[in-house]
Amino acid sequence: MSENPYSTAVLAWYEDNARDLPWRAPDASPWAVLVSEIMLQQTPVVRVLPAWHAWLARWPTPDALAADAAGEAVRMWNRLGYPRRALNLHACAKAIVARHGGAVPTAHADLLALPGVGTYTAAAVASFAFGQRHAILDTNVRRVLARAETGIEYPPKTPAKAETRLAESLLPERPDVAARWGVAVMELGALVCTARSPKCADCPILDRCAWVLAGRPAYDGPPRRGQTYAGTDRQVRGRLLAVLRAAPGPVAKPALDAAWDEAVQRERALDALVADGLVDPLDDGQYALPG
DNA sequence: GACACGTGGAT
DNA sequence: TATCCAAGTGT
Repeated sequence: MSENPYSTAVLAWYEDNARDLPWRAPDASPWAVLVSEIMLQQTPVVRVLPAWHAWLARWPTPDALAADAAGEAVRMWNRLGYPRRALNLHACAKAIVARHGGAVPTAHADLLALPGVGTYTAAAVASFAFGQRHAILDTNVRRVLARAETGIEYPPKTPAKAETRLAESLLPERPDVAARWGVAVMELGALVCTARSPKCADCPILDRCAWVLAGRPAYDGPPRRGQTYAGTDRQVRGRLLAVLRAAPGPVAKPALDAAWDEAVQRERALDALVADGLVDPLDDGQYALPG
């Protein structure tokens, strides 16, 4: 069963410490898993939980969502962030109905072809929903491998080929074990091997961690620049979309103008929202969430 | 490959 | 208060 130096310890740790997340329940549908993965992109679990429950209560299947307007998805998305994910999920539902008879596809390539589904999400759904053998390489796993294998505190900003090869080399042979391994390493990164203040005392592979064995050297790579948010187009887009979400129907231009003082930036943000399909300019000059 | 893309809790 | 960070993707 120990197919890589860590698997036995990590799998045993997961057995005892895994969070009881609803999308991990045995009866969670592939659609429920896909919805969770899209929502979890760059978004903490605690904020996804209520949104996920509400979403699936309203749209328990791809057919249900595909039958509704895209704007309803954007409205339901509320303040989860990166609202184009709501559009992506709606487009996923449409594509799943059109191309796959309403069932979430099982093939990695078919998953990858869905809007908003990239390398990570396709692997995650194939693995977690369908028990297939795929390398899972999200921010948690990258951090665990950077520390345990490479001996550095943080992985490079953009994933390197070497990281993918490493993750694949550690993959257990049996698909069911590989799937379990993937979620277990992710959970280890989320709960123990955290970005700040890792709980090394609780780590099941502490005695094999290259970073710990090297004396936990401080990160010395290039500064990982954090993005300021106040005053950016992103903030303006958020303000504008919040006005649209709060309104029961189409909104007149002055209502949007009130959301941001600086006209040039406001118009640029609005144009971008329209270009992204998040806002629909009506013939009468009003604006609405997309039909 | 760098950058844009939301939001809010923790430190 | 400012910065960091959270199951990434598309361009």
